Amino acid sequence: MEIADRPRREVTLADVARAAGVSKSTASKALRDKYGVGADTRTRVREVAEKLGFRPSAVARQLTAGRTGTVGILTNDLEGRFVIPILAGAEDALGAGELSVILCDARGDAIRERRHLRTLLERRIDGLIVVGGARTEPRPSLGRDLPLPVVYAYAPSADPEDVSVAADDRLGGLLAAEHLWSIGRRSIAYIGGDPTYDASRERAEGARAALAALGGELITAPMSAGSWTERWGRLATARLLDEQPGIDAFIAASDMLARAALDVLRDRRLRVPDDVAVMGFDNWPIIVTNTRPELTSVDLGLQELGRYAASRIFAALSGEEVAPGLDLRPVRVVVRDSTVRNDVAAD
Amino acid sequence: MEIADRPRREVTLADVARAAGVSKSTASKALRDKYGVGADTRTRVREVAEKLGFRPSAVARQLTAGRTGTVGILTNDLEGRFVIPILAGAEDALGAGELSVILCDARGDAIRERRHLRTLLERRIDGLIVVGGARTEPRPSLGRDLPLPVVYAYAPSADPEDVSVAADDRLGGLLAAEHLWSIGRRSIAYIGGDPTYDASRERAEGARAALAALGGELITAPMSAGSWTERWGRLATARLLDEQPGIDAFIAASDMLARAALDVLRDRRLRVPDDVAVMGFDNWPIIVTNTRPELTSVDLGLQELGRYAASRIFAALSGEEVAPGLDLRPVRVVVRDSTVRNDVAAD
DNA sequence: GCATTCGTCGAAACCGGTTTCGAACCGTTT
DNA sequence: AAACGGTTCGAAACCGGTTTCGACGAATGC
Repeated sequence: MEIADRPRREVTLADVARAAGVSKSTASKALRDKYGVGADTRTRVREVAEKLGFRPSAVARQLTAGRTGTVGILTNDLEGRFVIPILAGAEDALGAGELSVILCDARGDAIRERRHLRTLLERRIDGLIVVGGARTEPRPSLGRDLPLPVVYAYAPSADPEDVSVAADDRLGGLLAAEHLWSIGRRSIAYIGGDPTYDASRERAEGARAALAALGGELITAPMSAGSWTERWGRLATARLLDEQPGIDAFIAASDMLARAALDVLRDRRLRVPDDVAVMGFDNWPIIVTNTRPELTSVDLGLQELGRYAASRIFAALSGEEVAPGLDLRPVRVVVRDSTVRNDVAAD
Repeated sequence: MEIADRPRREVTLADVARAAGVSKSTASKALRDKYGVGADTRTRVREVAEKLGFRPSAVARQLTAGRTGTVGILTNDLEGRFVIPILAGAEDALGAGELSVILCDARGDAIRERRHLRTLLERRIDGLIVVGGARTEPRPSLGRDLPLPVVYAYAPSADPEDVSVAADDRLGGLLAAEHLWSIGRRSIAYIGGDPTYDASRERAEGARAALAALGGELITAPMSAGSWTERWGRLATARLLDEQPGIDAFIAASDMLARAALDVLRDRRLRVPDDVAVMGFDNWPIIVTNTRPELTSVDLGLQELGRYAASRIFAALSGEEVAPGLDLRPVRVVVRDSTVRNDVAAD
């Protein structure tokens, strides 16, 4: 029962060495461009390796190198909405192809998370990025005595001794409020998400602080209720419009909530951005480019976050002291038609 | 410059053996529950291993085993919308923890794809799942002479000699039409996506066939234009409503298109589902549970697809003949309020 | 001409496990 | 007492690379 007409065995370094008439050690040096091999033998070995289709086994190399060139990503992000950009960023941190990422989705199950963690450790990954986000933040620490560098990304660890990197939500709220103020809005309301999330509170805090500095005030609904669903977004928008007359701008804690606000405004025949400006958080392409009008949003820089997280890991591996605690990364406002009209055609 | 107070070196099998006063071979057998070790030595070795925190190196094991317990997933799915459920399914195929997945996102770049492929082969992954979808389908083959089992998932390979698994789009269209027919709709229109996608055409074909069998006919817009954006969805819906009076149901080729249809219907003060029923494709949680009303949709069974793809790989690895070609997997309709009213509260 | 240096190369050890095979030891049978 | 079967264990080879170190020949210096 063999797999038909496939080479029974991979080509090994010993095969190359034999075919080239040199020893394993010489072949190894020749291929890795090490000092100490003659130019002619080097080219000969190279040619033979090419002809034989030699693909060096990373597994064997890892055994001596001590490094695997692999980082693990442990997540509960079922949607993959946060984790994929972070993964892309981590790949970029080292040149592509230098680093592989093992992605483990614990799906909110603690047992599965432990099992994944064990497997990752046995595979001798060089570092671990923990991407929180699906549940309440911050996420519980995996513990301090792990034998590798661990970085918590997106949602910080509950343990301040851990290394965490996250988007600066407060700055996001601040920039959002400043943007709306700069286009002349003076009656700005905030639509929060699930109030147990730090992100929702921080974004409000940032906006509030920015407006206070400018001489304004942030209009908020009571924060006791709230969730990340559009249903809640519609409810909150309607309530704010009813109770606070004269609102001319909304900051929503997510793009989906902003979309809900747009829907309610449309139902009420209020024009966006003329009567009311709307902006969201996440800059999630699938949402922001599909709404009417397209949605101004705070981009959390997730790819940059992934790149930064990976760079923290490499720093720790090369012996640098990586300061524990939460490292907040900048965000930016992406302006679209829902705050500043710029389009030619509307539908 | 060492990382402070972390064990300089992982505990190795030799350490355990020495501490337990046995040889490496005995320790290995004791830990792996192999026949040929005394009961007392076995428990002693186990206890020592536990005390020392021994974690066997998967890298070393892979070297002799020839298997890595790793599959690669190569994708262009920037959103992670398809690939995450498929990844979860693949993990399920073998018990969790038995299998690790290296996820590589080529981001639509052919060079990056080649580089990722090379890295994956060097890492001696046991099999490869190629998840297409972001671009035009089917996707080009990676070639026939790869030294491992390859399965194309979601978007099939262009080469019929490759093994492909995909959701049965035609069946989806068929089931959708039957569902709408069963609730009394007789004037059913189809909103297609990008017409260069097989998926969009197949779904229409299935619906057309089902209606033909029932004595009906599928109303379609000219298929020359079209895309997966909501803008297109709104345009197509409006055009169909204008040109074809009496439409009482829409099948949209994606949930986002369906959402666009819902928006247009709401603008026109048409009630859903009373006046017009709407359903989509993908059963994408973030959409279907957030629309007004919640959206009936065809679930493509992506997780099952991932599980199936992985099982094909294991079958090939264990020597079974895996038939090449396209293997279509069943889909199912998930009924919500946009076709059959079931809710208590509306907003 | 001999000692020294340099560049090239190969034997062998090593990484951390698994597996094979033979030695040692036990108790039982004849 | 010798032969025998069965169990327990360890030495050594092995997987596929990398690295160290010593051997060797050629070129250089005196």
